[in-house]
Amino acid sequence: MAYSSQVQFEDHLKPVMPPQGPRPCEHCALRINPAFLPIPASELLAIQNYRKSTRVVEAGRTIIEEHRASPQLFTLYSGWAFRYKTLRDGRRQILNFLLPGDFLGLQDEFADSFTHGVEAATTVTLCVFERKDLWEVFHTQPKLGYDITWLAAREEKFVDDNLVTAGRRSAAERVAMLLMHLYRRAQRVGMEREGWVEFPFQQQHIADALGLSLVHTNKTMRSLQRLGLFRIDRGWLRILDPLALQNLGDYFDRPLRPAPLI
Amino acid sequence: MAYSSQVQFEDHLKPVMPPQGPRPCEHCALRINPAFLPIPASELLAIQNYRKSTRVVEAGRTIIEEHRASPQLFTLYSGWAFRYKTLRDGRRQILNFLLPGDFLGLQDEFADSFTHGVEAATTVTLCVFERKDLWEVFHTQPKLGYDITWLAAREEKFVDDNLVTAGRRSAAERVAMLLMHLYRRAQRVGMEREGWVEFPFQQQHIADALGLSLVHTNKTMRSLQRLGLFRIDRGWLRILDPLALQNLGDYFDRPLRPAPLI
DNA sequence: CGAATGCTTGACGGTACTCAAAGATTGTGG
DNA sequence: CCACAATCTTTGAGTACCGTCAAGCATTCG
Repeated sequence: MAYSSQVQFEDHLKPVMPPQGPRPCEHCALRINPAFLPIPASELLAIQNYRKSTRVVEAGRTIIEEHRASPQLFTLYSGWAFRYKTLRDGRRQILNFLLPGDFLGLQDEFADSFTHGVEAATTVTLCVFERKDLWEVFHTQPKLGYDITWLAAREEKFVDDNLVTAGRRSAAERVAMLLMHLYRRAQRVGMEREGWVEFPFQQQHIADALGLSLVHTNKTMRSLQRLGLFRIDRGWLRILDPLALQNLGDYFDRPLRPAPLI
Repeated sequence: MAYSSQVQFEDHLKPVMPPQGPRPCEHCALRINPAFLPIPASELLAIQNYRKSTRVVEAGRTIIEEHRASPQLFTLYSGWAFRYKTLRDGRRQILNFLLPGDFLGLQDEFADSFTHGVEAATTVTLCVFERKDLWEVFHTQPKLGYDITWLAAREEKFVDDNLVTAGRRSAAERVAMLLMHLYRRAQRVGMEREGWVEFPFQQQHIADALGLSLVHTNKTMRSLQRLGLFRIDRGWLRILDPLALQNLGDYFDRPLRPAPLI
């Protein structure tokens, strides 16, 4: 089969746990994925050198606690997670969703104080780095520093988009936007299986991400489902009418470029 | 007068234009401000080396056009600006506000495509850098790369906060939050004059930042003014009851740390 | 002084929120 | 394996917050 000029993001075996042993990054199953940029051997070794361990966090548990600076940084290796903030009276806003390859915890480095929390939506596996090594990474491996900035800037763009959604879109538009966005991102890292992607979120998550109430989120999603735009079945999402959802959400498929992987 | 242990952000002469001549950064009036971290001479020289020119943009004009990658990066030297996105039907969302010391245009470097626009709210002056030098900066001056990341992470935190505001706060809470936030940030960079800060925004700007309609923004602001919480007079803002506004907005004064200045 | 722009107010309607309770699904222990 | 609990989803009813429309007022500018 010939390669098309567009990078194809094909399905890949689900990488559940990072490889064990003394040289895990050299056998990283995530890095095989064309969603990620190739990397010179020297930088791969540097990453492997700074990578301290693997951590598993169960679905629903906290990866980074709100209001507490984490001494570690993470690369999400498998599973879904999300960043959030809560107000004192308990109102919660989900800031953005995290997929394999996303880099977690950077903001705390520069935080004046209060930051966000990060929670696992599925059971997740993480590659662990020490925050205290961060400056050394920038210093000795400027390319990795640049890559970290790349990932931070991309994350900011997601939050920008979510702010536009929460501030300026109607409930139906918000749902359309979010489903398309999450589907595309999951597809991109090879999490699609015959038109379905794992979708472990409850309606409460959707509501908290979109700035809607739970009840209204439910009614909006039901009505879009009745229109035949998508289906959610036992934790998996299928987009039935991508054009309708795109138009509704004013969301257009910008081909996502391969990203660096730390 | 003895220095207190807390950094004091005193008033400074309003720096309108960056110094001219062959060595402008060495006489930078902005850098005198304790809101910014001190910098070693070698790094200052590097910044001066990459700094290409000064640009002035009039109030209301565009600094960076939406949907077009800017070949330049900027440090805002004086004035107010803001980042925004618009939907196809014209709905606009302001993402965050920019004050002196903020670094503009970084996201475009890593953008898959569509990004934000940046508009001057007052007449602004900018220090101009070339985007194509960015990697060289990271490579030859890792500390500056780290500082750029610092600034990017801080900006993301502002957007995070704005998303919480748009998603989860009532109209009155949103207004309270925004006014406190802008006042504090302006105060921090020495823009306060006898309890007032320059506030060049129309109610349409506030509405676009908060995800509210113009009319409702007006009614909400009027009611908070009638309660005696703040005043806006000919483009200047005064906070009359900071405690009430803080409580209303669930906003707490986290002392803002000195930031790097590129 | 008139036009343009921005601010303010009232009236009205609709989107989205709250309250409440009934299904559906999942998990757990006997 | 079933029964029961717990959690999540769904629906209805009533309300409130906020959006839209419309028009008058204030300020600025040429």
